[in-house]
Amino acid sequence: MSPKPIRNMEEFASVSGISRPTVSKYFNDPESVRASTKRKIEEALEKYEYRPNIYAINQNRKLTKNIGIVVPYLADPFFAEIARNIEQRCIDAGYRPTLYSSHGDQDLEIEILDSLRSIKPAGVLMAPLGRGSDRKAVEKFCNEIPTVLFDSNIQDLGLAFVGSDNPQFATHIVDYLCRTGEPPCFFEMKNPANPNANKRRQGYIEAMEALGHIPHIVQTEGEGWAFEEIGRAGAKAALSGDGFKTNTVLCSNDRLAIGFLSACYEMGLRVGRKPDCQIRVAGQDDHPFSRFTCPPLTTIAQDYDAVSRHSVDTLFRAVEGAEITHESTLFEGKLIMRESA
Amino acid sequence: MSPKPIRNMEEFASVSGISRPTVSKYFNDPESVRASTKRKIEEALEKYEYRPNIYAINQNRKLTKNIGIVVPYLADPFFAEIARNIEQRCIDAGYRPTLYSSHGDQDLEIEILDSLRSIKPAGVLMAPLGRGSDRKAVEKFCNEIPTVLFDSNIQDLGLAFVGSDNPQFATHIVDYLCRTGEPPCFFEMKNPANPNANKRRQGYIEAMEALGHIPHIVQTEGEGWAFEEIGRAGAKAALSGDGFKTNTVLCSNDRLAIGFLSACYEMGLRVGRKPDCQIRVAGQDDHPFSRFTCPPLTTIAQDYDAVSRHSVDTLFRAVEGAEITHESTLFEGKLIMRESA
DNA sequence: CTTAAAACTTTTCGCGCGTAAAGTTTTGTG
DNA sequence: CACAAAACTTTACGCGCGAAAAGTTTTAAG
Repeated sequence: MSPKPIRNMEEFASVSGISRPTVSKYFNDPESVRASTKRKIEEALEKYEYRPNIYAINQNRKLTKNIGIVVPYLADPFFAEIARNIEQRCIDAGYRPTLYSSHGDQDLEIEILDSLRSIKPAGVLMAPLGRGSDRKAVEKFCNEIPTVLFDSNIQDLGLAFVGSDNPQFATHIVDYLCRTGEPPCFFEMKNPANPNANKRRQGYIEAMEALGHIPHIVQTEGEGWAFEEIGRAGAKAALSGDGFKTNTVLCSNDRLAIGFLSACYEMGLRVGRKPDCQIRVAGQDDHPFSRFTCPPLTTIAQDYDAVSRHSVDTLFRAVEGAEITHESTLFEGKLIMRESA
Repeated sequence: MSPKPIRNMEEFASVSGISRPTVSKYFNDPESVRASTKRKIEEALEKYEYRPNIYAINQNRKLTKNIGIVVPYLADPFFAEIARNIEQRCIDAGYRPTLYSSHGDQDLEIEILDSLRSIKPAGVLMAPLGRGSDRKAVEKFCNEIPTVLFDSNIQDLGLAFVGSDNPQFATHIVDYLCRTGEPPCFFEMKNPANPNANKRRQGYIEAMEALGHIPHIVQTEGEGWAFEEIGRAGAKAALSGDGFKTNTVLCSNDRLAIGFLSACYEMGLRVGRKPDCQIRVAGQDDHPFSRFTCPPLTTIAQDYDAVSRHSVDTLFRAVEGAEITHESTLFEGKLIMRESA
């Protein structure tokens, strides 16, 4: 460690034997200076610890290197995982990501957009609340700052949308379930927060009709993001009555399915695809915990690696000047066969 | 909307009819100006949209209003929840929290500390990786920036530590398990990342001995933060051999227990406290998903509301000038009786 | 109405850096 | 070795605000 702490770039430039503007150039792009200059600076960097003041930098740059990442509900490990994935890609590309969660709350989502504006980000990757989003607020934001929406679309907003091909999800898993047993009923929330839910329902209906079956949909009340509890309560009510026409249930998402399994356990119903089981349950998403439910949950996996990669790529192309005219990219899901169905 | 956008505080001051220094004073503390002045500024604020440039602000203030929040693994909903809780408290206190996750990686934790330094935060709330932390790096950081550690302690570092009374956890749940059935064996990872695990083991041993039982500890291999899978694999191995001396297992934490339950299901073992069950399983933490396992997991709840509240309070007291000499505060857990034990 | 305290205005400086212009040195090419 | 291009240095300005000093107006209390 050196005895004298470096206070600013001026001082650092002098101890490294390079002029300040060149040092500044180095910090903006280390490759833009001569190799010998780079070496000198990096030697000084090892001896005297110095980092440019981020506030002074961003005050003068037209565009910061900040990237905002917004997810609707971070306590859902699915979003935590995708956020992590996106975060890492931003860092690798030399940007500074900052993570925000709306926690399922519209007011908070709006506040986050305000907060984002004040850090003047180069771009934003946003998974909106969906139905719970304030369209006008999001629209205004998208017009000011390059924004890629992912996971949940808001029609015509943002540079692009990247998500999953939900109708394909339903088709795929309905096919599987019909092939291996009774056709599935569909279990969902009555007023789903996420617009993907509607596409999944629609996909279910079409897939069932294509196979010559009559769709059966069971909807449960419940607001908010506590999907497991909503699923548990809804399943219990439906199972107590004669909610389901067949012995197979396709849940709109895995978290609902986790609640469903919990209800089945409470009611002493054996779940699975073995002969001695009374009901089959499937989910959609391949939630990180689905592997560990009892029985392990058969589901259809979102390709969240592809979603995050393509979201980030699209944003960076736009940030670097490409013209992007609201493209929409959907990735297919993969059937994950486990014990529950 | 107004036609002319406001470029800086100078312009905003002129349209609101107040001098710039007074406007600046207002933004630092709206209550520090005359009511009539406040009213004028707020009227202008509604008419012309303007927010002070955050970079210019922080360049000149000795202390920013930024607060860093660091958790070891955000994909664990437990940390997501506590992070959310802390985040909200910071916002309510007028600070700007930024959330970081180490994702179980030491290098990343160090990078985060570097990143934090560059935003010159007023203070930091950090749940370290624990055994995986680089003590020197954390120590250096704590000496530069007011830091409160929570969840997982690193001896003698930071202004204060706030966490759970792990020995009490073990005592409490061991008492319960012994009272209601066979004394528990203890199931844990051989090299736990989190130092709390050691305290829990120790607490288990002491509680067992106090009740006149011989402690039995089963350790499973496994590195990293994929606790469920480690628990599942370890449980399967132990259950296949004659790992457990009694029919009751206390897991070091809920995520391990979730994996344990999964292994029991695979092996056809009925878990619970009913007469027809073969094994009882309990966890520790009251993880958000424990309510939905099959059977629902008996566990001991961390008082994370108290932990987050006290962490934030302690930090703010320090930031506002209080002398804090490495206090350590531990909160008790509450037994959550469910079906599994 | 008086008067001191409180709140304001005006003026000025400086933070640490990006950026641009003009002049100087280094580099690579034939 | 000549010479242009590339990279550097020096100098200077400005970003938007915090902060401090000095003078002026408003407020509240007697």
